[in-house]
Amino acid sequence: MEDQKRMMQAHIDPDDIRKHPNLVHQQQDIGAILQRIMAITDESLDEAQARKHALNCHRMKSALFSVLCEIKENTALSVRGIQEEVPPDPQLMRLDNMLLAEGVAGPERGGFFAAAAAVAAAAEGSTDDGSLEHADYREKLSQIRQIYHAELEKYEQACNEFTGHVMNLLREQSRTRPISPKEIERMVEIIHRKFSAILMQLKQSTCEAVMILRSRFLDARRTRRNFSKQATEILNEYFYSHLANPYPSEEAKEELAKKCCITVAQVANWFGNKRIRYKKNIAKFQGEANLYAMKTAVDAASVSSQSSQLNSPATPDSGGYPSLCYTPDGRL
DNA sequence: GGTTATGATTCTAC
DNA sequence: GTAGAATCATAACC
Repeated sequence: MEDQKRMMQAHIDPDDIRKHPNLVHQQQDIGAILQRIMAITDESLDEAQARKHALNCHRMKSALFSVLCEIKENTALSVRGIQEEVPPDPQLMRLDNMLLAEGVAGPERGGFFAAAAAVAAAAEGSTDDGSLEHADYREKLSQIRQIYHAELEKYEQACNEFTGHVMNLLREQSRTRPISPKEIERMVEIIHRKFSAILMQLKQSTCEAVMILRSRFLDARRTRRNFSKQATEILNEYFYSHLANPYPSEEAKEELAKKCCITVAQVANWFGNKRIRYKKNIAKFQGEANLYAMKTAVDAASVSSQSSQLNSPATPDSGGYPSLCYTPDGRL
């Protein structure tokens, strides 16, 4: 009767007992060991240590361990497992992408040189100064890259060291309490997650450093260069010859950009500024307007006269400008 | 060194 | 998305 009760408690199939008579005795042993474990907390430290030692040396220890490990697996760990399916952090992904694009993370080529090309583009129009800034930017970016990789190495080393330490500790502890390999694996995951927060901070501060560097070197306001005289003349000619509607089409902007050796965006900026400044102070620009209107008229006249009077006397070498007198505000 | 000119950016309205 | 307006930052000039 007592045996049956114990069997029920231990969920043992009676058929198994008939087949394996030793099983009943083994279950009795396990039951006794479990009871002793439960009683350990009520004992003094010395008594508990002695009992712990006795349990460690018990012949059933390994079997008991596997049972306890299985129980743990089926209860607490299985519950945790459901919650641990965490999707990749979008913030970390963004930082990774940025560091890759900037050439700080990943292979040195690609992003790094793309960024350098961006600097070169920003310094468009400038010569010596631009290349100097370009080199300076590359050097600074390279420094950031070096620091990032050094820190990353330190981080990985620290992470591996700590993980190894914890794993050893758990393995050591697994001699006295049931710790399954899966549990150790999960602990390693937890440690990696904690360390990834530090990694996130490293990536965040690296991104900030790159952004500051970029703003310092790529902010066009800091590296502003006036357009060449020729470029300004071309733009002004177009503006004043289309004064009724100074809004160049995309094609016209592209052509002007090509002629002036500037970007389409710069052409758009120039026209934006010109329109607003002209409108604000028409009187101030009147002279300029007359000058370019005259120039356009003379150019048109010279083209038509060249085509119709190829043998006519040569005009003075004044770049096609008429020798007319202007008032200070540009009027004839 | 102060002032003006100028190219670029940002914000707002459409 | 584009234009207008305000503003910033630097170049150029005196």
